[in-house]
Amino acid sequence: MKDSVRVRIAPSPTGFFHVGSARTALYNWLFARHHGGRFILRVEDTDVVRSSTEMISVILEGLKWLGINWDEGPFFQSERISIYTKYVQSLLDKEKAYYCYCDPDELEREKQAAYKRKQDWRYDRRCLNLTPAERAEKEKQKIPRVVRFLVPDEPVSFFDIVHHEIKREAEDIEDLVIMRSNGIPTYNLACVVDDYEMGITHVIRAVDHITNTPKQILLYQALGLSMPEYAHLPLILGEDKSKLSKRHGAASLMSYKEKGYIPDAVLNYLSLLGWSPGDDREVMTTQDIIMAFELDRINPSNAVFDEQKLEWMNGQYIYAMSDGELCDRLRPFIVKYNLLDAEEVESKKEFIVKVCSLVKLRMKTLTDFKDVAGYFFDDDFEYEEDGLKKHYNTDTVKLLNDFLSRIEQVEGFTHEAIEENVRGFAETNDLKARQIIHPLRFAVTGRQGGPGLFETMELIGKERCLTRIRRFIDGFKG
RNA sequence: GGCCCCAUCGUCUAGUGGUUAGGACAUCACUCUUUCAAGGUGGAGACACGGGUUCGAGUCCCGUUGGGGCCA
Repeated sequence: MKDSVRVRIAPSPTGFFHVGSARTALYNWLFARHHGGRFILRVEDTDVVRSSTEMISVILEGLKWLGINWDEGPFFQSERISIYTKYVQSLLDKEKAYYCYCDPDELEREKQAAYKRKQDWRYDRRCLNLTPAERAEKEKQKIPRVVRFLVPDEPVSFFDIVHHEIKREAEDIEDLVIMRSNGIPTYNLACVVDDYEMGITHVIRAVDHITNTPKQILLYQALGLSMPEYAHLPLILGEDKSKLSKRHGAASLMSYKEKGYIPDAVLNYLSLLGWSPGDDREVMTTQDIIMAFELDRINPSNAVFDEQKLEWMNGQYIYAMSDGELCDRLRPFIVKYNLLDAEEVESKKEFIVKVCSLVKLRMKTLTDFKDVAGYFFDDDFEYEEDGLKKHYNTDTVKLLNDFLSRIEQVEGFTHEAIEENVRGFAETNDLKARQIIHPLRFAVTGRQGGPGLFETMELIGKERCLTRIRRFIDGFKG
C-alpha cells in the first residue's frame, strides 16, 4: 500500500486561498511525500457562477508560494460533466436513484418553515412514489427535474483515521440530490466519481465534510466502487472560536505573504495546527516534517489560529537565514516602502546585506524592516516622541555639540574608532559612556533602541552621521 | 429543529491506567547589554462537571454542560 498512496485536494475557487484549505493541502501533501505517493490537484468548479481562471490561479499561486507541488492535475470538474452523467444514469438504471420534480424554492420554504417551528425537515420522497401517469404529466409539462439518490434503509458506519468509528442511521440521511436540473452534478456525486476514477486511496479533508462521508459511502456502495480511507482534519478557528473565515481578516494565505511572512515558517506553523511530531520539536525543516508526519498523530480537536505564535516562528526563520538571503527576500518590501528604488536595491546590495546583519534579530516579519532599519536609508526620518522628551534639551544639545567637534576629526570612520572616541569623550567629560551614547543614538537614528551604536554609525557613514547630529542641534536652536 | 464532531495552562500541544501532568507561544520577574530586541534563568498558569469500571483514571464507559460543524 505504502508506495501506492494517492491523495488529492479539491478546492473550490472562491476568490482567495483560505489558510484552512492550505492546511488541508499541506497535510495531504505531507502524507503523500512521506509515503512516496502522488498528490493530485482537482478544482471543484462546477458551481460555474463563481469560478473564473483568475480565482483558480489564486489557488495555484498559494500552493506554489508554500512550496507544495502537485504531481497530477489540475483537473477541472467542469470538464468532466459527461463522466458524472454516465454514473448518474447507471444509478437511475438500477433504480437506485429517481427523478424529482419538486420546486426547489418550495422545498426550501418548507424546510425553513420547519426550522422556524423548531422541527426537523427531510425530503419525504414524494416524487419516488409518483404514478406513471403523474410522472408522464410532469414530463409533458417539462417541469425541471433533478436526480435524487435513493438512500438504502440501513445504517452506515466507517472508520476514520482521526476519529475512529463513526456511525450514522439511515433515517438521518435524506435522499440527496445528485444531479441538478441543469445537468450539473452535486458535490457528493462528483466527489465520489472523481475520487474513484483518480484512484484516490486516502481522503484527507476538513471535518466539516464528515457529515457528507456516510452519503458518499452509500454512493460508492450503490455504484459498486471500491472506497478510499478517510481522515477528517480538525477545523482552524479564529479568536472567537468560530470557523476561520473571511470576516476574521486573517483567513487569506496570501495576506501572510504581503505581511512579510516566510513561506517555510507558515508551512511549519500550519503543520503544527492539529498535528505534532510527538516530541518537543517545533521549529522543523519541511524535510523533517515530511519524515515525521503520520495521520494517526492528528489531534481531533479544533485549533485556534494564533498569529502571535506564527510571528514568533517567522522570527526564528528570519534569524536563521543568511544575511544575503534575507536581503533577497526583502527586495520587494524595500521598494514598496520607498526605502530604495528597484535599481538601487541592486547596486546597494552589499550595504543592504550589512544592514540585515545588524537588524535581523529585531525582525519578526519582513515588513518590520521599514520600522527597524528605515533610518539606514532615509535621512529625513521622524524622531520618536518619547525620546524627544528625554533628549531634546539644552544639556543634551550642548553635549552633542561638544562631541561633534571631536568626532569630526576622526579618520577612518570604523566602529572601533567611533567607540574609542565616544568612550574617550565620556572619560574626559567625567561622564558614563551611556550618557553620550543614548543621545548620540537618538540624534543619529531618531530611535532609543537598535543595534550596537558604533556599528550602526559606521554603516551610516561619517558624513551622514555628522549631518544628522547637526540637524538635531540646529533644530533645537531654530 | 435534526444529525455529526470535539473537550489538558489564555493559545498550540505531549500524555495512551500508576507522571512532582512535560514542552512551545503569550505573560510576569530577574539576568546579560551602550539601548531595543534576541538569549539565559525562574515564576504564575490546565486535565469542564457528575456518575461509573478499576487496587488506582487526564487516560476506558455513560450522562450533563460547553464549544464547533453540516443540512443540494
